[in-house]
Amino acid sequence: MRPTCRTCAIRPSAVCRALPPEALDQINRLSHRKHLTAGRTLFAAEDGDHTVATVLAGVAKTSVTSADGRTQIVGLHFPGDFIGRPHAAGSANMVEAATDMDVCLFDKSRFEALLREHDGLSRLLMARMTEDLDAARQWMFLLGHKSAAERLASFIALCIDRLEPRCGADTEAKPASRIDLPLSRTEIGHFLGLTIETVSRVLRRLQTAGVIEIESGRGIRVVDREALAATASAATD
Amino acid sequence: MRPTCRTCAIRPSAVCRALPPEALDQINRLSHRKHLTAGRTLFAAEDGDHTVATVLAGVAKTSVTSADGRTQIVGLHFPGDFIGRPHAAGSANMVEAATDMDVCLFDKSRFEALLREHDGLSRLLMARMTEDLDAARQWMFLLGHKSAAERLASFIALCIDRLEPRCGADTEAKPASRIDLPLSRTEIGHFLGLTIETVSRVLRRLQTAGVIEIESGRGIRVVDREALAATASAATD
DNA sequence: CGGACCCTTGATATAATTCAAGGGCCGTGG
DNA sequence: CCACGGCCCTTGAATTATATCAAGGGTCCG
Repeated sequence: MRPTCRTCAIRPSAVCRALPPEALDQINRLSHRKHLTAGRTLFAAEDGDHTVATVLAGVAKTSVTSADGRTQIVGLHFPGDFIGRPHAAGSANMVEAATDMDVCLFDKSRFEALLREHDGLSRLLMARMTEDLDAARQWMFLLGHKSAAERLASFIALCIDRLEPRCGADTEAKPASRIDLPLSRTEIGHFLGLTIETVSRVLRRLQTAGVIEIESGRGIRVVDREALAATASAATD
Repeated sequence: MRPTCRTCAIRPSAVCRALPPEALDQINRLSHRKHLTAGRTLFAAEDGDHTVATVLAGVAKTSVTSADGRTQIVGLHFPGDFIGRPHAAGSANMVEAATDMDVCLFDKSRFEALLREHDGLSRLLMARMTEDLDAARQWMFLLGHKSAAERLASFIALCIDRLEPRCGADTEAKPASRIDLPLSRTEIGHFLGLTIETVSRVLRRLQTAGVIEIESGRGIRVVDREALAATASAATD
């Protein structure tokens, strides 16, 4: 059975949750799901950008690249996140799948029509955009002032926060949590404004310090949550 | 005579331009102008944040400060810019007047009502927020990858772009343009992720290189626009 | 088996910070 | 009027975190 908006697992955390139940069939007709393998581009720079999307599973990255080839990842998009620029022109930035992922796509102009029709959706989207801006500004602090160790710790904390499987309404202590980092070492460097070598070294140092445990490749286990938060420190507020 | 929305000089560049002429009297009643001296806080962190604003004159700054006192300026707000978080909760960030300035204030909930009433305003605001996000991301590239000289050049180019008095529809070559930088050396450092000493040194180096001329204090004259743009280089796209 | 790709580790270089001191400007008060 | 302190900016010397350069190791896949 094809998945539908009615049965959509991430709807509660997506902007679609602002739509009334009556509208679900409508948006179900307007949207379609798509699977993307890691590395595939979702929106290209220069693209007409006639689409907006919600992340269903996996992680996407938005990056800025300069003429001389330097790259900065300026945003990660986790499940539930909205990607797109309604009522705005396309940008020079590129959005790509960082991992294998599933997305739910809408035609941009149809989505804009939805925004006009459903005031709640418009309001929620505006709130989301404000959050995105806050996140970008938080990252500006990281890039402007944090040490390499603080950057890595912040990154891992972010990933844990967004990717760790939530055990229902479990607010309890979670002793040791493991995730797969959604980015390669090179990409982590591009996200944190560091070189791949520094990323590798600092990750090792965090392991030696007993904060994390590095499994082969992208797997990571947080041994000491408090130490991680303390290392990330400096204004996550 | 009190200035009114009808005669407002920056309206063409503010979000208010999306409102139909019939609504001008209405928003005139809803808004009020205020003068702020440099350093005054516009929105405090922790504040209830019941206000939104348009910058009429002068420059405001938004900054993130960590527990240990490190500060990052994460956004500048020039004349015509909108400041505020409609349909979103207040943030931990602080917005202050960087220079003496005039703002036009709206009660947040009344402004939200305006958004609901006037679809065009809502759309324009969304476009503005997207631009703000783009600008923040552009700055993330700067903070992550640019050298001190590139950062200073980018900053000066930004200020020139937003503050230089436009001579009507003059697209002609402008040989040498001068402005007052809206930030002190310390603040420039906080905006660019550099120390005050580095800012001072690199500014001097740019002068020696014949790119700019530093007048006493904040005054600056761009001697070689091309060289400035070239130094700022790296992805302003 | 070979090669590509990614990651790690070490040695060296360097840009920017930190530490330290001095200069200019301005308003206050003698 | 001049002296004084405060504030901000500049400049120099020493330090350091991170980048760069260079090499080697693991794993996957054809």
